[in-house]
Amino acid sequence: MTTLKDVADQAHVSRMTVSRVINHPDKVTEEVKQLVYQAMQSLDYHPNAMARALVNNRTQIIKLLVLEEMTTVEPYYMNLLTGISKVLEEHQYALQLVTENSFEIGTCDGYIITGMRDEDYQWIKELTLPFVLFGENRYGYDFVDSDNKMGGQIGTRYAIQRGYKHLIYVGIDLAEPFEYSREAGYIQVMQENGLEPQIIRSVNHSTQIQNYISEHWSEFEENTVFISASDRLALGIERAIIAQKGSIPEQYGVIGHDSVFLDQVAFPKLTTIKQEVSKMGGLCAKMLLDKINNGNQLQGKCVIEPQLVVRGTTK
Amino acid sequence: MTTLKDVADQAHVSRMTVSRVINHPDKVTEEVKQLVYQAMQSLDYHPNAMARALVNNRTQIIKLLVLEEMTTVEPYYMNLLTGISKVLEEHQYALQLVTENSFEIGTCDGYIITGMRDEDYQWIKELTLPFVLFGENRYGYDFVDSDNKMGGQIGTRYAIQRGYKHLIYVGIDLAEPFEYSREAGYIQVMQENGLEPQIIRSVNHSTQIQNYISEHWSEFEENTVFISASDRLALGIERAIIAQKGSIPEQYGVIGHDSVFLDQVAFPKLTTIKQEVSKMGGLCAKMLLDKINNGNQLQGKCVIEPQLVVRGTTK
DNA sequence: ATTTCTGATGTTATCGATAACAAGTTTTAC
DNA sequence: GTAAAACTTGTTATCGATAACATCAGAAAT
Repeated sequence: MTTLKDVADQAHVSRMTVSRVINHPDKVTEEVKQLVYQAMQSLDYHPNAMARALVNNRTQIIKLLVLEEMTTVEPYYMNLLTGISKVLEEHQYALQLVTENSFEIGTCDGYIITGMRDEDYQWIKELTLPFVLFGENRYGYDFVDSDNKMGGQIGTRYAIQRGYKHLIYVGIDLAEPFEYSREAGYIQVMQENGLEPQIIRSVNHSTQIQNYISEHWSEFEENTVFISASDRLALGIERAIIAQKGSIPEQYGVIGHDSVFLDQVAFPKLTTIKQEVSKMGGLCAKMLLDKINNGNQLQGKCVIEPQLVVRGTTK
Repeated sequence: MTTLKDVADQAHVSRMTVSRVINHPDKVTEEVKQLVYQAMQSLDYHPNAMARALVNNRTQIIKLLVLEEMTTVEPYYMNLLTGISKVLEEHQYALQLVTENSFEIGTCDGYIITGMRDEDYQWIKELTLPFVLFGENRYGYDFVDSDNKMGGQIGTRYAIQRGYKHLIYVGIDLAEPFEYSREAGYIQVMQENGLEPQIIRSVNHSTQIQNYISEHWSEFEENTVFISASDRLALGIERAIIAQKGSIPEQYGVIGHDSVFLDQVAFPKLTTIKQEVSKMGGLCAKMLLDKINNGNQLQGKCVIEPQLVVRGTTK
C-alpha cells in the first residue's frame, strides 16, 4: 500500500503538502501541485479512508434504516440500495442496513431513512446525526422522492388520451403523503377534463384488490381503466379482469405505479409509472454526504420526474 | 466519546492493559480484568472501530459482488442483504454493494460473491482477499447455499404423497450446479418410487413458461403436478393452468422454489420450497469473517435445509 | 532600507488503538 | 538460597492522515 509518505518522498515535499494538495488545493502552488499529482499517479496512490476517518472523527459509515417490514414490501429496495451504494462507494463510504430485527442506532455518520410512518416522526426529531428521508413528508425534513403528484397526472392524462371513458383510481389504504399526492394528481387531471373522480382504496395486496374487483365486477362498465397506486394492486386488478373475462386492453385498462419487478412478472406486462429508484437512492446518498460535510445544513427536497412506460395493459 | 484512555484512568491501569483485556483477556489477572470491565461498563465504552482498523490494516468493509443483472433476478437479494448486514454490524463491519454498473474491486477486507456463472471462475481465482460464494459450486471454493438436492426431493416426495400421478419437473435452462442439484433430487425420488422422470427446461421468465405450457396443454393429463425450480416459473405455470381452465389444486398442482415474495403475490399462493435466504446471508458473513480472522483458511461448505411451505397450489 | 504582512511549506502533536519490547514481580527448580 | 523461567504490567513506537503552529521567503508598506 502506498501511503502519503511515499508520495511526499517521490515529490520531494513534506507529507503535509501532499495532504494539502488533496484537501486544500488552493493553498498550494500550481507547480508543487503538479509534482504531487504526478507522484500520486505514478504510485497509484489512494488515501487510506480509515486513517482519515480516525483523525476527522468519522466512521465512513452510513446507516440505511428500513422501518417497514421488508417481506410485505415492494421489491424496489434492492434498486434503492444499488443507487445508494454506488454513490457512497465513490466517496469511500460504506453502508449498514438496519431493519426491524437489528434495530441499533449505533456509530455512523448519518442515516438514510425509508418506510417512515406517521408515528416515526416522534423519534426522528431526536436524532442528532444528519439524516435524509426517502419518501416525501410534510414536516420539512430533507427528502428525496419521485414526483408523486405528477405520477398521478401522467397516468390519468394518458388514460384519457387513449380514449378510456371511465377512470377509476385504486389507491393504497394508507394515510401517507405519497398516496395523497398520487391521488391529488389523478383528481386534478380529472377535474381539468370535467370528469368525476372515482376512488377505491385497498391495502397493498394483490389478492385483496383482486377479490374486491371480482365481487364488484358488475359495477365496472366496459371502457374502464384502473389507475393504481402500485404495481402490486395493478397485478391483482389485472387478474380479476382476466378471471371475469374482461378483455385487456380493449375493454379494460390497467396502469400500475413503480415499475419494479412486478410489472415484468404480470401478464400482460403492466403499463406503469416508472420511478427511477436507483437514481433516487443515489440522490439520497449525495444529499446526505453534502449534509455531513456542511454542518448538517438543511438541504430541502429533491424530487425527480416519473415516466410512463407503456406495455400491454393499455390500448 | 469515551476512549481507551478514559477506561484506563478510571481503572488505574495503563491503556495497554485495557487493550489486553479486550483482545487477550487470558494475559491479564482476573482481578485487574474485573476492574477494567467495571470501568468499561460505567463509562459505556465501545472501542473505536476506525482506530482499530488503522492499526490492524483493516478496512472493516466487506464487498458484496452481485454478478448477475439485478433487474432480471428474483427479489431475494434484499433478504440476503439483511442477513449479511446483521452479522456484519455485530462485528463492526460495514457493507459495500458492488453491481455490474459499479464494478470496482477496491479496498476492503473480503468479498461475498453471488450470481456466479461458469465463466466467472476464471477471474475469481485471481482474488487475493478472502471470499465466500453464495451458491454452490464444484470448484472447491467455500460457499453457503441451501440444500438444493434436498429441495428437489422434498417437493417431489410431497407431490407423490398428495397423490399426484404425473410429476413433471420444470427447471431453469442454465448449466449451473444449483439447477442440477434440484433436478437430481427430483430424479432420485422418482426413481425410488419407480416413476419415470419428465423434465422441461425454460429460461427463468414467467411468461415464457406460461406460453409453453399453454401451447402444449394437451400433453398434460389431469392429476399432474409441476415441480418447478423457481417461484417465477411456478407463477407462469399457474397462470397457464388457469388460462386453460385446469383446476388448481385438484387436477393440477404447482410447487415453486425459493419462497421470496412471488409466492405471496401469486394467486392462489404458491406451495413452495422455502429457502431461508436471510439466514444464509448471515452464514456467508460469519464464514467470511472467520476466514478473515484466520488467515484465509478454507472453511468448506455450509448447507442449510430448505423447508416445504404448503399453500394453495397443491391438494 | 527597514519593518510588516502575506503566502507557501515544513514540524509537531494528535486521533484511538495495538504490537513489540522493557521492566518488575513472582514462581520454580536445583 | 539463588538463578532461571514465567508471568504481569507498563513504555514506546506505529498505523496513515490532518490541524495547529512554526518558519521562512518574498511582497507591500512606511
